[in-house]
Amino acid sequence: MSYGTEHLAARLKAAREAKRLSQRELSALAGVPQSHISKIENNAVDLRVSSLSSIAHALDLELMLVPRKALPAIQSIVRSVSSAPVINAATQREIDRIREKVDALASHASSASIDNLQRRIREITQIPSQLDPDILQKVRRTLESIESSGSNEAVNRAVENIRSLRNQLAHRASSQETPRAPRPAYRLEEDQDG
Amino acid sequence: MSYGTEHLAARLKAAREAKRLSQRELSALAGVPQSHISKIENNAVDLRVSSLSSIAHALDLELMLVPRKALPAIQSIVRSVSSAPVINAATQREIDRIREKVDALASHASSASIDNLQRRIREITQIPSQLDPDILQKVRRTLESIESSGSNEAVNRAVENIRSLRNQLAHRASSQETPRAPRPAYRLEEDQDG
DNA sequence: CCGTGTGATATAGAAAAGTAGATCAAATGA
DNA sequence: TCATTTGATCTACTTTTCTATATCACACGG
Repeated sequence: MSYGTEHLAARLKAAREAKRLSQRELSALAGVPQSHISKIENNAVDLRVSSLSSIAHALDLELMLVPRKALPAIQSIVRSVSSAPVINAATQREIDRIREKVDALASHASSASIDNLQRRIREITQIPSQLDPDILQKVRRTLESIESSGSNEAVNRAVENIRSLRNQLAHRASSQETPRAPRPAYRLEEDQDG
Repeated sequence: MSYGTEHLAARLKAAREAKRLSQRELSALAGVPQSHISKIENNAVDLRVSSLSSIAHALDLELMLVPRKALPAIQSIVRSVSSAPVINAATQREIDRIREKVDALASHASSASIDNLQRRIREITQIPSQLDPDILQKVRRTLESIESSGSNEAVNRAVENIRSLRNQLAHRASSQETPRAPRPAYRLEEDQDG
């Protein structure tokens, strides 16, 4: 099932997650069955332009045909426009350090647990709430303990760590705002996919 | 047959014409039947993303999902990148004046002949050859004679006029270059579509 | 006027998308 | 522990693309 359009599927999924919508919610917005959205995100269908378009619109995205040679410039613009929300410098720096650690860990020895960890980290950086640098520092320390011990146990502990943090943040965010108010687009994560 | 994707169809057609490819030639490049390309350009199908993608690639275009709020900036980039080829200032000015005339004519009284005229004008500005300002001036004079007389006869004479000019240019161009050498992308015309 | 190239159209059939709807295991929160 | 929500995955059915191929009217140049 390769249609040469894998990046589109990934892009849609990333955009949906950045908006913190479930597939069913997006389904309602776009008028497309949840089962179909699942297939689309997993690149299991060669979808029609109308489907792509309606889903994209529900995610505040626009389908465009751009000249090859304009690609770099455009990608740069997209990056700058859909970057992470206001966040203070210390927090951003802490996030960057964590990402480095995780990437290092991943390149050293890839495993399902580490993939999981990477996903969690990405999720966290997409949460609109202001992140507490102290908490992030704690996360980093956990990561560093993994580096020294190298045990899979430690990785799983870190994942658990981050997951509960994420849940806290998500909860805090949803209780502060209108249940499903459209939020601005946050980091779309395609710049650290590979 | 409205799929909310009319602009894509128009874009593909414009891109193909800017490259001076026939539907059959594009068909060969993209691996899609000419009959299908015709339907696509006429917005008679809700095509699949893989089809759109392969045709786009054959035309040096890339399919992208861009954030709504990045649209203006991106469109500006696209315009600047896919602008008309080197052409001297006098010629460009003459072309602009002709376009104005035709637009005025079109808004005054629309007819099939005038639509035809508009298309011809657009075609001419896409031809890679250097246009002779003198010839263009002659075209404008013809247009002005239409303005005063208002006869449909005159319009048709102008169309004939321009058509032969176009054929001359096309012929000159194709005899100068490798039969179907890939040419740089010229003006994509979507900025004066409506 | 005649041959060629153009885009639009038709036919028939194979392949796939798309629909509504149910179910499932896993994660989560209470 | 229990109910809910998540995404993935089925079924059965309809609709449509897409392909290959041929034909059409028309514009064009020789």
